[in-house]
Amino acid sequence: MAKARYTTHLGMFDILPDESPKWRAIEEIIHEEAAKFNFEEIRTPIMEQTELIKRGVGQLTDIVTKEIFAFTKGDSHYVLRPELTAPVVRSFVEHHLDQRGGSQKLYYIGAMFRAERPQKGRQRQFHQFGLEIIGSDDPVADVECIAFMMQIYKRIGIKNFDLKINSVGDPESREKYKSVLRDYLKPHFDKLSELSQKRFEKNPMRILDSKESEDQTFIKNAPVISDYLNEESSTHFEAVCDYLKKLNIEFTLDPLLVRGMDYYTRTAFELTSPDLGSQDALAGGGRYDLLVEEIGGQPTPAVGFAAGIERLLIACEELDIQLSEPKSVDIYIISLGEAARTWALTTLPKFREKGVSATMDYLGRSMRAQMKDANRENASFALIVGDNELENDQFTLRNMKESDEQTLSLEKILAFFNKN
RNA sequence: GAGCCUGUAGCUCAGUCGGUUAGAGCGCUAGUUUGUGGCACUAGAGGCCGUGGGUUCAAUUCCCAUCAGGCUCCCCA
Repeated sequence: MAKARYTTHLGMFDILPDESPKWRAIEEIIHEEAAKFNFEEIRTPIMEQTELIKRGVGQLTDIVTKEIFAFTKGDSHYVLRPELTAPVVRSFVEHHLDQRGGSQKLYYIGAMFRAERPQKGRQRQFHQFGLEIIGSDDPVADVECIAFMMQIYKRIGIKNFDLKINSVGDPESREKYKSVLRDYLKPHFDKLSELSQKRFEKNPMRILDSKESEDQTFIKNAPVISDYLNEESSTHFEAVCDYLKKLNIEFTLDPLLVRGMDYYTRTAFELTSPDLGSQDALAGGGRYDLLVEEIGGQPTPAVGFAAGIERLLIACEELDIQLSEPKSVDIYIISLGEAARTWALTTLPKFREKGVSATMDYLGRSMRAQMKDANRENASFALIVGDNELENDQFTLRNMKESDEQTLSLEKILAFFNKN
C-alpha cells in the first residue's frame, strides 16, 4: 500500500482484464442493436469548449455550477465533457449534418466526467451510451428513441425497471405553468427549503424534483403541468404515450419528473431500477427542441437519451447476468527445449492464420508448469513438442476437456482445425 | 458542502482485553517417478498492520491528528 505511489484519481477506475470482456459485450450489444435501428455512431472529443457546455447544459445546473472539470491553456477554455448531448449538437451544427438529409440518428458510447463525491453508481469518470435524433419533432422519434433504450436492456436481460415519462411542455406552456406554480408556492415561500427558494424565480419546476422533506407537502398538492400544456404539446405527448402502448412498452406517468438539464422541452423520461440502490437512474432523456438553435444552428427539434454503463453493470451483477464467456484459447503449444520453442513460436502463426487462437509459454517453464498454465488459460488443446516430435514430425495433441491425446503430423493437426 | 463507516498479504477477511519470529482461505511459485493440467499433499515467496504524533518499559492493538477509501444526503447516468 505504502509502496503504491501512483493511483488513479478519486472516482476514476481502471477497467481490468477480468472486467473488460463485460464492457465489450455491452458495447457489442449496443452496436448491434443500433445497426438494427439504422442508427449511426458519432465520436466526439473528450474535451469541449467550456462555453458550449455552459450554454448547452445550462448555467444554473448542478453540472455546470459544481461538477465540471475545466481548465484554461492559453486562450482556450477546456472542459472534460460531462454529457454528450451538447457536444453532439455542436458537431451537428459545426459540420452541417442537416445537409446529409432527413433526421440524424446518432448514437454514442464514451467516457464522461463530473467532479462529484463518488459513491455507488457514481464516479468522476463514468461511461454512457446514448442516442440523439436531431431534426424531427414527430412523436415517432421520441418513441423510437425510448424503444432503442428499452431494447438494450431487454437484450441484456434486465427486466426489473420503471419507465417514467412526463411532458415538461414547450416554452409557451412552460411559462404559463411556471407562473401558476409560482402563484401556488408563493404563500409558502418561507417554508420552502433553501434550495427551492433559490430556484423559485429562475426555475421553479426544479422544485418539483426536490427531495427535501419540508418541500414534500407542497409538491404533493402542486398543480401539474399536464393541465397547462397547450394543444400542440398536449397532442404530442398523447401521441407519444399512445405509440408506447402500441409497442407494449410499459410506463408510468410522472407529473413530477423534471430533468436536470435546462434544455429539455416536452417529452421527458427516466428509467430507474430497484437493483441500483440510491443512484437508481439507469437512463434518462427527453426532447430538446431549442438546443440546436441555442448552440447556433437553425431551429431544429431533437430528442435523445443517455444511459450509464456502470449502473447497467451493477444491475447485471445484482441479477447475476453473465455478460461474457470465461477466457479461453484454442491451442496452447507446450514446448520442451530450445528447438521446440523456436518451432512453437514459428508455428503459432499457422494456427492464427486459420482464425484459431494460439499461444505458448513465455517463461521457459517446465512441462508441468506449462500444462498448468494451459489449464489456467482454459486452452481447448495442448500441443506438446519436444526433440522426438520434431525429428519424426509427430506431435501430441491433447484435448484438455476430454483428457485424451493423439499423435499426429503438423499437417494433420492443421487440417483438424480446418474442420472446426 | 454535510453525515456515518472502514484502512492488517495480490484478493476476501480473522486477530492481538498492549507483550517475543502477525494469521487463514483463495491466488501465485516450486515440488510430490522419467516429458502431462484440473483433485489432493508438501514447501516457498509475498505485510513499515494507511501515515504522523501522543500515552507506555513496550503500540499493529489505546488516544489524537492526517491521508486514503466506501456508503449516504444533495444531484445526476
